[in-house]
Amino acid sequence: MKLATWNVNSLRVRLPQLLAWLTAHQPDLVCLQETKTEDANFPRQDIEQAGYRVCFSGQKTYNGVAILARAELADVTLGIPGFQDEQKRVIAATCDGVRAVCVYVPNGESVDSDKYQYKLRWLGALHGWLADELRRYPRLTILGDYNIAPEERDVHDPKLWEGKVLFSEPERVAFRKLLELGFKDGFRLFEQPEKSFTWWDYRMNQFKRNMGLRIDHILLTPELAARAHASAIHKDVRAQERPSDHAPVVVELG
DNA sequence: ATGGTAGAAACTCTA
Repeated sequence: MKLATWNVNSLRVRLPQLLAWLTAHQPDLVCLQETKTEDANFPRQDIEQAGYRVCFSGQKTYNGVAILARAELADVTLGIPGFQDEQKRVIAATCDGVRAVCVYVPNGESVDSDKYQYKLRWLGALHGWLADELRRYPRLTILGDYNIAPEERDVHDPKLWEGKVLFSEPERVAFRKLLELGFKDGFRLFEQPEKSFTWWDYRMNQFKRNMGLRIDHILLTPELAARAHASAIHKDVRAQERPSDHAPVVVELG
């Protein structure tokens, strides 16, 4: 079972790239973030014609998440239960015995911003919810754009990024606390090239210079981690014409 | 210290 996550930064713009990528790699389950699409405008037909079921939770202009899967999607839930949030950032579904949670963690803007406080509160709510979900689902995976680079090796220039949003200590602590619930970082289960990143700012040729961060992750419960046999970042997708600023991340389970 | 780019929407906000 091939699992993937990709922040598409507008599903409308990226739809041709998404369809080509689905055809090329045949993932079984794909989580999308920043669809920036109201549900009424979601390109359901194009995706179903490509052989995927779909569930989604979107809004105009900002945010928006979706799950695509070759098999049936059951027990779809939206948002973090008990956490009031206008922003469409979470959708979860069960597929082939695997519970998948698609997350688009708030960016936070900067550490002195109200949005950063919202990000930390949001991560606290996610932690509380996942602690419960773990009791219900031994085969649980959390895929998405976490907007957090967990370690120094996940940042092209850790000195430059020290204390900055996406790499500040409170966010990294919040990420570690998710791992401490019992999750494994799917990408790091296997040997990987140095300077592996999933996001590069559009500005200043940062992709060409590989000035990126690894902020998109696939977390796995131990039972799923034991089934994993490969992981990769599809960096070539970020090199295409008119790309998203994120590359897809893939984990393959047996 | 600033601004660089992209997307959506609408002359600005978010990332």
